[in-house]
Amino acid sequence: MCVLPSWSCLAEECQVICWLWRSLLDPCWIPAHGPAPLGSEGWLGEPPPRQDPASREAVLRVLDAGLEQYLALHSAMQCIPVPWHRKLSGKAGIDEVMAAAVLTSLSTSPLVLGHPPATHAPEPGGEIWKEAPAMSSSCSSSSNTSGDWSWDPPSDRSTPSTPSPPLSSHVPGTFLPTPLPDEGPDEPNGTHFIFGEPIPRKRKNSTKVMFKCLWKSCGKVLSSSSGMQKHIRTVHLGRKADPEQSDGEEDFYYTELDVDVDVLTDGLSSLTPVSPTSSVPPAFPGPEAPAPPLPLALPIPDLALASPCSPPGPPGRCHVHTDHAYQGCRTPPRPPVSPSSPTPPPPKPPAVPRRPRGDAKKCRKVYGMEHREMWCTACRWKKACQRFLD
DNA sequence: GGTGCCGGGTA
DNA sequence: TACCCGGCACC
Repeated sequence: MCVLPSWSCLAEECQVICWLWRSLLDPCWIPAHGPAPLGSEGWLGEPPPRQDPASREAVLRVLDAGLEQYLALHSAMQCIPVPWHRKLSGKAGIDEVMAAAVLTSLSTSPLVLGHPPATHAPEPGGEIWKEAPAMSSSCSSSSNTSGDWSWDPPSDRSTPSTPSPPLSSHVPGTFLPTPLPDEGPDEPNGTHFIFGEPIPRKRKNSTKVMFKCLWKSCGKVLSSSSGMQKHIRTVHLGRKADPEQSDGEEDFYYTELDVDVDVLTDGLSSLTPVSPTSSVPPAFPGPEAPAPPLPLALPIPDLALASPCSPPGPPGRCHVHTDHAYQGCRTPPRPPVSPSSPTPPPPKPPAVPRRPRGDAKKCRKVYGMEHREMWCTACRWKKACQRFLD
């Protein structure tokens, strides 16, 4: 409950906005009741004090207006992954000062915060935001305790800073996302807007290519092909993460998704925030949205021991159970890639060599056409004989 | 030409 | 998914 991702917008003004938007998005955050439910969950340090109850609509209006001003004044300033203290130590431009003033006035709005601005408006010393640098060293940091919005099990969180788009293209309420952990430094453009603006404001080129694991009961969605390959390699194939040890097989087990970020964010914004204790991220309302929330972490305890041919796995793997499993090692399924996909199509799977004809007599030869009912199913279907294997 | 079976269609 | 078949490669 009441948890939003720790947006990593590191400009102090943005942090204020984050607070404000958080209060909008968090059903518990503009309470007429009790203390802040999130006071200790690590959101940029101390939470702002409670304020008088205000309607969401009113707050929304104020915020929207304020953000418009903010963006107008502050278009040159970007939400860059500069640590908070560095940001403060630098010379703030006039835009920043004005933006800060706007935000300050915003934050002091009786509708928004019933608290003196000094409490959470930026301060030169950054004392209020002492904890900010911990997460500000990287916009990609998931150091929040307010819920892991990434799609991976906790792994290497030392993802380097990710350049951010300019604020001018940065829609209010859309904060720097938490990049997917699998996204390595080789993917500097991996920007994923996991949370969107509450106000409908369309963006251009909002399609984001994601990569979805096709492994049975996995469905993991990552933003980078390399990350997905690593995922498949390590988790499903039980191999080492070293890409040099890859034979390209993992290419078969993921597909690309064109995710409309607007749809995505709109969908997410309507979600109830997840509990900080929940390790399950919210469902990813991509093009395959009707599907239930994807299990993003495989429940297989010892994947390293899993044989590549062991279930669960995608169909087509080397696993012949019955007489009907005549297809043996077929080429794994590969859903069609959208022609609009900006990424080049993955390499074609190697052509399956036609199996050499064995010397063994098959059902047709053994039983003859007149006893076709005695053939194995595969032979009857003109498939590779399963009774008389070579 | 007979055989095996891949790829694709249909219900 | 089960079933069927066109068509191709191999013998």
